[in-house]
Order: sequence, then C-alpha cells, then structure tokens
Amino acid sequence: MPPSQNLLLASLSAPDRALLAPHLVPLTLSIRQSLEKPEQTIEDVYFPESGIVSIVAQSPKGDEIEAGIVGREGMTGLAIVMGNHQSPHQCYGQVGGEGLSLNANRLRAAIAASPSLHRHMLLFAQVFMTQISQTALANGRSNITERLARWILMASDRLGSNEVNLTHEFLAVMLGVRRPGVTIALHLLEEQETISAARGVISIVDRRKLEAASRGSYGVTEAHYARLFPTDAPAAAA
Amino acid sequence: MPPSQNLLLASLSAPDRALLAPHLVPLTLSIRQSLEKPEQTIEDVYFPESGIVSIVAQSPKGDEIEAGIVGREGMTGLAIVMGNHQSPHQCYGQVGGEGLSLNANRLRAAIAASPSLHRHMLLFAQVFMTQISQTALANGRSNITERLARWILMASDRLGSNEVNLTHEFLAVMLGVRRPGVTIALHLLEEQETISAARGVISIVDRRKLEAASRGSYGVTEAHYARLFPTDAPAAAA
DNA sequence: GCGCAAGCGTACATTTGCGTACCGTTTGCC
DNA sequence: GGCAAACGGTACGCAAATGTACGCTTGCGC
Repeated sequence: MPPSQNLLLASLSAPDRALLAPHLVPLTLSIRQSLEKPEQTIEDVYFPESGIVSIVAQSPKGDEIEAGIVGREGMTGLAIVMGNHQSPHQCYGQVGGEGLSLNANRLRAAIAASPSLHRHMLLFAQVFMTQISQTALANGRSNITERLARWILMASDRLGSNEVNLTHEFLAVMLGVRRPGVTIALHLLEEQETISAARGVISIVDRRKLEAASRGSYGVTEAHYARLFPTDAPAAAA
Repeated sequence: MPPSQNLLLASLSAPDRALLAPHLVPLTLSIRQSLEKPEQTIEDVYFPESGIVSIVAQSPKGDEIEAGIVGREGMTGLAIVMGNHQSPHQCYGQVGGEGLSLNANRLRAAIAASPSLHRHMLLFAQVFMTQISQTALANGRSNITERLARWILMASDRLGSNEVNLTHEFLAVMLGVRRPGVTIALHLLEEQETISAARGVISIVDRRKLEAASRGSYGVTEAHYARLFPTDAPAAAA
C-alpha cells in the first residue's frame, strides 16, 4: 500500500497500516457534508488527505461553536477510539477534499487486535483534547482578530497550504461571532500585511507576523502534536 | 476494600477495583495545591472523594482559563490513560477535600493488565472531552451570568452538595472574567432566587431555576456521563 | 481589642462586539 | 447576456464586559 497523504495513517507502523489498508475506502468530502451527528451511532470514521473537517459543539438551546478542526494530520470518530459509539458533537466538511473512510466495526476490530494501533490513535486523541481546551481558552480570552489569526494558521497547517477557501459567513459561524466582525478582523490582519483576502480566499502573506497577531492563541496544540508525532511535524508545519 | 466515595472507582468491576486497591493512597487536597504542571511528567493520578480539582489551559502569553473540573465522579491524570506521561494543562485543588492517589506507573501496569479497566477510564476521558468542548461553547456564546450558573451547577454535582465555598476572585480567574463581573452576576442570580451568596459561600436555593438561568450551557456533559455510567448518575445528580 | 488583610460592593469611562439593515459587487447559471 | 443569489463592505445605536479605582465589612492573628 502506498503511504497515504494522511499523516496519522502514514505514521503507523507497517503492520498496523496493513491491518487497516484493506478496509480503507476513498471518499470525496464536500463542504457541509455531515460525517457525524450528535447522539447518533458513528458508522464510519474518516482520515482526511486534503480539506478540513469541523468538530462542532452544540447546546440544547441550539447554539453552536467549533471545538476543533481535523485535517490530514488526524482522523474523525475519536469516540470509537475511546470505546464509545457516538459523541455529542457534530462533524462536517469545512473545506472540501479527499480522504479515506473506514467502517467503525473494522476499526474496533483492528484496535482490539493491535494495542499499538490503539495507542497511536489515543495519542492523537490527547492532542485533539489539547486543541479543544485551547479553543476554550481562545474563546474566553482572545478577541476576534486573534482568534481569526489562530484559525487561519491552524487551517493552513492542516491543509498543507497557504491558501484557505472560506467565506466570512462560515468563519463567523465557526468562531461564534458576528459576520461583519470577521470582515473587520480580516481587514485588520490585511493592514498588518499578515494575510491577503479576496472573495472566498484567504492567503497567508507573512506567517511569522500572523503568529504574532494571534498573540499566543496559536502554538500549544501544534507543539504538543510535534512532540508526539515527530516525523509528521515538519510536514504539518510546512 | 470498602467501595470508595469516588464514583469512578466505585463503578469499576470487582476485579478491576482489586487491581488498584492495594496502591491507592489517601490524600488530603488543599486549595491551590498543584497536582500536575504543564509539560511535566505526571507522577500520580488522583481520585477525588470530596472537593474539586480544576484543569486549566494556558497560553504562552500567560493567559489562563479553566477547561474543566473534576470531582468525585472522575479522576485526574487522563494523559496517563491516553498513553502519554504529561499534558499541557495545569491541575490544582479548587475546593479542598479528600481523595485517593495512585502512582502513574501502577496505573499504567493496571491498564496494561486489564483492558476493561482501560475501557472504563477511556469512557470517562470521553465525557471529560465533552466537558471541555461545552466549556469552549459557553466561553464563546454565553454571558457571565449563564456561565456562572453553569459553574455552580457543575460544582454542586461534583461535590454532592448544594453549598460551594469559593471567593469571587477565584471564580473570576476560572471563568476568565473580571472580578466585579462575578459580583454582579451573583447578584442577578440572587435576585432570581436561584442561589444565595454569603462571604465565600454560594448555596443553591432553586436548582431548577438555576438550570434555566444557565440557558442551555449546563446539561450536555452530565447527560453524557449519565448515559455511560448509569449507576452513578443518581448520585452525581443528587 | 486592635489592626490588617481578604473579601466584597460600587462607580465611571471606555472598549469590544452585537443586531440589524442596506447596498454594491462578483459569480454562476440559464 | 441577463438575472438571481451569494458574498462582502459599511453604518448606527446599543448592550456587555473591561480596566481601574476606592471604600466598606468581616474575620483572623497578635
């Protein structure tokens, strides 16, 4: 099997990869396509190779906010890895792309058969937990501009690209803020020459400056990931 | 071994409990006592029997915010359960109390010896992940009063008591808001006759009304917990 | 029993973000 | 080539939360 573009799969040991390979099914993920719904049994998990998937928390009241994003560095369906069959999160395509899907029962079987596979995925789950808690921190302590800078950097890492295709409206929903708030924040970042924005596209111009603009809201999760998956790190940071 | 006051331990199967029992060491936790520091090897995990422990996320800039709390329904040191030896979180006593500590290596050995023990703790880890993402949601979407109501309810569950001993200052740090903001929010909740507050003590007066005052920010985590640990649920909700 | 510090109440000016609304511009589609 | 929808820019009044600061009470140590 050729090593996948998905970094989590690629960093598996050869035997573990071989365990999953026969059951991986290529899948194109489009925007807003739902992969998991809250309180509903997860049928398949998903390893993105391009594109981004959003994990969204919601309240009974109907409020929503993005808890984290997953790209080619990880996988969806962590509930399965944790031994459950569902989660209280929504999960859907945010930036369209390709990936590999895997039946949840196959994954359970593989995990039961290979402790090292389980360990590997649990480590990713821990990193994802870090991402969520850093999101909680950013939501509570950072302003829109800082959170936007964080989001763009994280998306860029996970896409392996300096360009992100997204509308203001979508970003506003993910960040849990007002749409014109995103417009204004993007203008601020443009003034600082950290990014350039056109209709539906945001490009990173000066990554270092953009990291500075995030004022500490970006970096902890990425450092955690780099520590646990050293081989992937350069690629993820590229 | 008498079943512990810690609900996670109490809900273990008898053999799994027996596996841990010889290594559990009673420990009194005082306020602000640190149990884990970010990027530092975790020596012991901790099962509270009373009191509350805060898990706090921090940014390189020095900003802090509470990602979640743990009481007698759970445990600290989930990083060990996930196969790592550290986490990027702070972890310290928030409301003083008693508990049982367990050496991290002993825990690792027990997990290796008993898949069912591992499964059990991973399910708690999944619930805790839910708690963190709901915190992210509350931080982004709820106002101070709602978040405060949520915090009081969660603390009450985890303490098994209607009274919580805490200063405004402490709450302000945890919620990531200004101290007088907490004072004002508490007054609002008092006006609604949901709580009564005295110097350093908050008492729940009308739990239903307080839940309503949280406007949907409370409940998702607790429902998730109740689904996975059915026997504990009545106790945790009492 | 006095003093001091911790805890709490309050005030004011300021900033940030919100809700809403309207309008120009681009884009895709027929 | 024309039209509708999606997208983005801007404006206005308003609410929420902030930073800062001052002062009162309560309780504990000496």
